[in-house]
Amino acid sequence: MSKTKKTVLSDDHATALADLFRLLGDPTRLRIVVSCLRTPLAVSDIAERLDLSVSLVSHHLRLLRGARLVRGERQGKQIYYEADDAHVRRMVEDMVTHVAEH
Amino acid sequence: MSKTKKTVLSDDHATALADLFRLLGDPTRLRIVVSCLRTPLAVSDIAERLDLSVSLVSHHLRLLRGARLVRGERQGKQIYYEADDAHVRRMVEDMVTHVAEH
DNA sequence: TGGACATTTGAACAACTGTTCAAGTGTACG
DNA sequence: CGTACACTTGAACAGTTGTTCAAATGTCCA
Repeated sequence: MSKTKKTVLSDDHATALADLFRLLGDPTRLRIVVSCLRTPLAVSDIAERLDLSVSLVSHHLRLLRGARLVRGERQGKQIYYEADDAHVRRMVEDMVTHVAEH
Repeated sequence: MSKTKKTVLSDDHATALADLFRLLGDPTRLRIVVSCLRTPLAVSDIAERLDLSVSLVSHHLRLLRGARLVRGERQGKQIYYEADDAHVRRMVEDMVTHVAEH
């Protein structure tokens, strides 16, 4: 443990963190994440809610899945997506409410 | 106040928030922000610390300034940059430590 | 099986972004 | 003044990214 919090980023951590930020840095993708933050939602539901093509939503979900920001679970014909863990959920919610307050 | 926290993003808020995320979504830019998170740093100092050209750092700082993520103050020939407010500082620090713990 | 529904995938395209290099401002000091 | 230092700016380029469309995969049920 260092006595002074240095907040220095290793290159690896910098790129890892930047990857996260970049994924949330697209309005469409961000809205997709937020839309399934509290309740699991099927792909077509997300598409309808946000007025996007199913294909586009799926493309974005693949990226979000790759970064473990969301997780999908098949239920019959549909696949329900939700924020991957409590941490992601809180992290995004914090940022959202922060901007909302501003 | 709504009884149930809906966490629904208006389009405006979505784009505003996404803009923030996107700016932090580049490794170089993220390292620049982090480097002047606690202590004001001159452009050339940042460049040297991170092994980047002064020009590149300046370009990134312009974007960060535009989003009020950092603020610069002239002191003689040099301009010292630092995170714009306590909120930005805490927000970025939270994310950094979060990824560091993972 | 066959057809309807839900989602994924790949190719293709325009639009955007990070970086470099050279030239431009601004400030201090002899 | 003129030179040196600190920073900014603009043009240009390669590489990346979001979106669309059409075709493919997967799942259920009559």
